[in-house]
Amino acid sequence: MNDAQRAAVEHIDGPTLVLAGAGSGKTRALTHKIAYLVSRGVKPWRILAVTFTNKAAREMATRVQTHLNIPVEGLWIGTFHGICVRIIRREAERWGFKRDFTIYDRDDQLSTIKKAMKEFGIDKERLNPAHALHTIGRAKNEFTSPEDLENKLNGPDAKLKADIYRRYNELLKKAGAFDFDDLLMKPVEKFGRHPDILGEWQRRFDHILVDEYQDTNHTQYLLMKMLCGDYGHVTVVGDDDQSIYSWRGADITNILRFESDFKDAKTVRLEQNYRSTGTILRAANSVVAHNTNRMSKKLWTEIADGDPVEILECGSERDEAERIVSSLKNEMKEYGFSRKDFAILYRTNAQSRAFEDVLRRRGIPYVIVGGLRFYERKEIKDILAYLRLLANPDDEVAFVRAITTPKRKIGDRTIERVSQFVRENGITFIDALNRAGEYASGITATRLKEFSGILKAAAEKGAMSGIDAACEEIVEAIDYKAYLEKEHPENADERFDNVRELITAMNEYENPGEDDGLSAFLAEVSLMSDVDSWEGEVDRVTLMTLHSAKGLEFPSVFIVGVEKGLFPLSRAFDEEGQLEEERRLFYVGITRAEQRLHVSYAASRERYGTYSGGASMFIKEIPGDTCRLIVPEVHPRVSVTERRKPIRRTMEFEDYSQDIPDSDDLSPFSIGSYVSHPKFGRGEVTASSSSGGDVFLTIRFVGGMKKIKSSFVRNAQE
DNA sequence: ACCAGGCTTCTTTTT
DNA sequence: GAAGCCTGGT
Repeated sequence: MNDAQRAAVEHIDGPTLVLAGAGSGKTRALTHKIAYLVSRGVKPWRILAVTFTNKAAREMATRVQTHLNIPVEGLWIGTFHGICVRIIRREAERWGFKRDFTIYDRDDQLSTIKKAMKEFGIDKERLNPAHALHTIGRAKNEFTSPEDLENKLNGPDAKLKADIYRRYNELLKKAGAFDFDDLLMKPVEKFGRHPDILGEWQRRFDHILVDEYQDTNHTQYLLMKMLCGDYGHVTVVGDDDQSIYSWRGADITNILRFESDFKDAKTVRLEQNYRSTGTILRAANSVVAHNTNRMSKKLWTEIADGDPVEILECGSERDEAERIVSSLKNEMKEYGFSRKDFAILYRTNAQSRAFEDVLRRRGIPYVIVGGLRFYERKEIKDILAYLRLLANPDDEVAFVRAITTPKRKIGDRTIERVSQFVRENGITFIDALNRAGEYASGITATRLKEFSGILKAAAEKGAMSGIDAACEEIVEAIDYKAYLEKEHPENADERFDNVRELITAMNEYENPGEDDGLSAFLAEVSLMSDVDSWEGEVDRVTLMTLHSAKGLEFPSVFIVGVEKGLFPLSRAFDEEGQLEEERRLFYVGITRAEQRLHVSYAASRERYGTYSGGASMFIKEIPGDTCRLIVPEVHPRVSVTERRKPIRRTMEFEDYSQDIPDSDDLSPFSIGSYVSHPKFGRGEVTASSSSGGDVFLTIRFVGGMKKIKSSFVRNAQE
């Protein structure tokens, strides 16, 4: 360890802020610190370590163990959400929650909010449910109650939104469900109301460590502060330049004001990078230097310069995929890289498609991380609905899904009647099904009882032979295989394989003991992210979003689709600060690369039925002396056949020709060219950007760097 | 209760 | 452009 790392590790008597640049060994420092604490006599179960993903948690636990060379029992390590689930389970009784609560994912949330809106008679023309959900989620991340939200918004819809928020919460409560944000918010709320219980937890932890602190939201911040109490034995590690989750409530001010928040905080900067070549690091530093809102920090490395960043101009999305796969294959030969050494990173999940096609056609094994998560697949959610209902018979969303999948001739009216019966009698959905005779007649009652029979049989199976047996029972009873073949003949087999995989996962699931197996399994599965199950050791090319790539590193990285409109996304220009966040995301991507970095863009890309493309403004922020532009011999633009294909109507034809972007229209002054200015003299263009229709150039004059409107300078010869 | 076909929404990123 | 949602017909 270097001096700075050592300082961060050994400061254990007060708050520590570790400002850790990309690749500066922060995970290493954190792991060492935990080990150090244990070696100094701190009991492992009195240490709480918060990581950003479950995978990181697992890795850290393993590394601490290897480091100490003894088993470390009882360490509290996990994501904020995971830790909160544990806390809620333990305090369920005293806080008035049921232990077998359900965790609602986005789909479940959406159907709940739609129900709430329907009750208020608001149609979705007036208020988009997704937007309402966003507002509520945001509020919960900022620890804002419906009442506070109403005051805060004070627009025409303030009352309406607050009402929906309130009702939405009631519906969750009735269903015995928490959404992701509740997992964080409820503990903070309850701790605030029960100082005695909070005291117990404060005394429980001697030291708290938080990784990726720049991406914590206000509610997480409050929780952390509460648990620290007055002792302030806390270590936070983060990098303001890598804050990329503001859209999900991450509050960068948490890290910016740590020093004023915690008295006598010791700040340690880790600025030596052990990951990337000098050139890549220089490119990264220059790019992020375009941001104004940041703490001062300058990364350096002892690693040699290495190869220039390759900037690849491509014709179309397809062309981009082809070229990149070719250059990837080429690099395997030339540098001796294997498949697992490569990552293809993109801004949006939809971009994976073209690469998938090409990789598959050329027979190169790959893995896509993200996009549709395993547990979000329809077939998995269908089966899980039954299990959720068993674990928590108040879960309305699960009830509706289970009873309608597969179709069993029970319609909306009947479902509404069951719900009403549940409400009126304060009973569970399962109880209501068993008493079907009291509100439904004849054939309908028989059908309802049939459904409840399936659940009962599964519950008995589960009690006897485990959750996987219960699951199997359900799949058989509803003849899910037949259902898949009928509904999805094109990929029924694949889907059924997923169901089998689910059963296997249940079979392998080891119940940590204190919890009921089924609800513990369901909770874990809900909090699982896609990187969690990504195995970097398998020899495959990895494809993922830039967001998912945070914290990872690869010998060779391709950042693709660095185009106008796509990265930065055009909507980043709408809101203050969003552009800088996109730039940080680019910075995160660049700093994933150890040896080779490639950045590519297409001159024209079909998106959303229309066309966009051309080099992103970010391309010009990569200094000329760190990169090499690779333009295809035959300028690709768009070939004739490609132009024809999407055209159906004459109208579109006319529009289309105008849509072809000029890939180098940002400025007549290219990076690296020389210009002269009447006052500052001759200088080299190092970057250009545009805002408000004007093009600004960053120019290196003899006297220093200046940012100047392009109309004030003229071309100069070298 | 279910289906077909038209219409709108969508792609930002995720625990 | 595709997927999902809604509507009106059966």
